[in-house]
Amino acid sequence: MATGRTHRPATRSRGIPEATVARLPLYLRALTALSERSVPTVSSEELAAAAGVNSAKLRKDFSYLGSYGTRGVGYDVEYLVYQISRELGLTQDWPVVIVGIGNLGAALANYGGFASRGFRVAALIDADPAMAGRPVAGIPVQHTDELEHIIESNGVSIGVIATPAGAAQQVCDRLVAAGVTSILNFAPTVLTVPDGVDVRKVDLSIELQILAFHEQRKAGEETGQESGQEGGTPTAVARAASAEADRKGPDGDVPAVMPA
Amino acid sequence: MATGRTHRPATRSRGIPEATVARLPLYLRALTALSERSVPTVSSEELAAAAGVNSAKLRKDFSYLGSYGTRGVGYDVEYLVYQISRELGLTQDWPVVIVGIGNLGAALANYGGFASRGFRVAALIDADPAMAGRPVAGIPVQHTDELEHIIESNGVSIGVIATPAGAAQQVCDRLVAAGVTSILNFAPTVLTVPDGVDVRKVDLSIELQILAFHEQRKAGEETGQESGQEGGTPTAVARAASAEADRKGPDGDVPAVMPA
DNA sequence: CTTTGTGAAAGACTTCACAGCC
DNA sequence: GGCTGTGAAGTCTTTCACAAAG
Repeated sequence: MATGRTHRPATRSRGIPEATVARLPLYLRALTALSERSVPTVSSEELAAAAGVNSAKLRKDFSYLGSYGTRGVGYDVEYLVYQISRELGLTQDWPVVIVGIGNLGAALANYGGFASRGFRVAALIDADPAMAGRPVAGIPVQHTDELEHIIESNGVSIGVIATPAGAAQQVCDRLVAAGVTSILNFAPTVLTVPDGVDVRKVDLSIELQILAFHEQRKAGEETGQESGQEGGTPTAVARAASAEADRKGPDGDVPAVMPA
Repeated sequence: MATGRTHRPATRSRGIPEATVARLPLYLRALTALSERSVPTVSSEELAAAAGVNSAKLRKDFSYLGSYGTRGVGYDVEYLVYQISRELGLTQDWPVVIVGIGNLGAALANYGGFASRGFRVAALIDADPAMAGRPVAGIPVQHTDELEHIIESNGVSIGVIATPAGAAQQVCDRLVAAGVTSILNFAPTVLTVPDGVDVRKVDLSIELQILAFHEQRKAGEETGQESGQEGGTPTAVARAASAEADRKGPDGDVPAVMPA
């Protein structure tokens, strides 16, 4: 989905399905909670419930990692935590840079879950000279001019983009040129990257629209109305269609959360 | 994925695949940009490129909505904007409440894309009495005690949870009890909701872990090493495993962005 | 008797490739 | 000639259901 292409032609087997990879962090979180409560083992049924998936799926997922369970008993919590952590690459340190320290960037910098699990905020970068030097979450913000230098001297391979949409592609290009190969994009834009670079996006607006779709569907079902061709409300649509234009300032973008 | 269940047993046809629904907002964004530039028509090829998908997929997606294109020509931009907006339910106003006005909640409240496209921030809610009355993004924060009242009097059906993980389920329960049927969850927890309620989650930590997985894989490939059973670094893992425990304060949760 | 691990079946999504219409 | 719309093929994902292991 967000993964440009997994890798070259065909790597030797051991291919864990993308859908499974996306669930491993979920299992890991549930397992960590169990570990804290010193629970020694879990059944696929219990763990699945804690992670919000069904047990067959969980067992199939784990089968791609190997046979780490014991029939009739379940899985050893500590051991599974270890195996999943290793599989996800969390046994090493990942220095991360956050570019765009607006409301959202600051929120991300303060995010506790960031620091845990091997992710370390190596630097905060912003284009606003007024921000430079000011500490956010205890880390001094650095100017965009330093970007390449920071990436290279810290060996950063993961970058988080929290800039306005208008600046995202440009920032992305610089990150990639400097050596970043994985990007988490919060700006509402499609980023173009060369092969070999992974991009994942988080887009509030898209999530809300998906919810609205289902919400509308529920409402229609309730009153028994088929959402066929009822003519709609053109006026309302016209408003929606021009909404984007409205928030666009003279030079293309108005800051805000992701924006700004 | 995040959708508990789409609906009852089987609604009368017209079922747009979930994967397609998830891409409609993407197309809509690209189309809106074209509309602003007064581009009258687009081919599936051009629009697909702008949305970052391939053209066959886009055509198939549009085919679920109906036949809105013209062979040999392409799609009428304005008309498509209208049709997609209507399909997504963006022709009506969706009052939204944001619960948990920490760093992240404030960032969301300030998000411009929120206000556009029919979403309107009806209220900001926080459990901290000190926050009450203070305006964020021009909207005064209200205390959690008001939650039910706010939901009911504003007819809110979409709620955004940006509280610490520890408070999320409780807030969720109250939102649902008060009538909310769609939830966007930023807290790193699995929410349990009754049938008929949709939950979508946005989880920074999970996205980073997925990136780390691919990043690790790239590194291994590069040096030609098979990531088989190299023993790993148990020490590092032990650290990662207990990370969650470390950030947990005396009373269960420390504020920050999502966590807090 | 319990619970895993997994072939096989079912289902969802994507891509191909081309007939059909402009 | 150009481009959409779509069956059919291909791929990925989930679910079933049960043999095998403890």
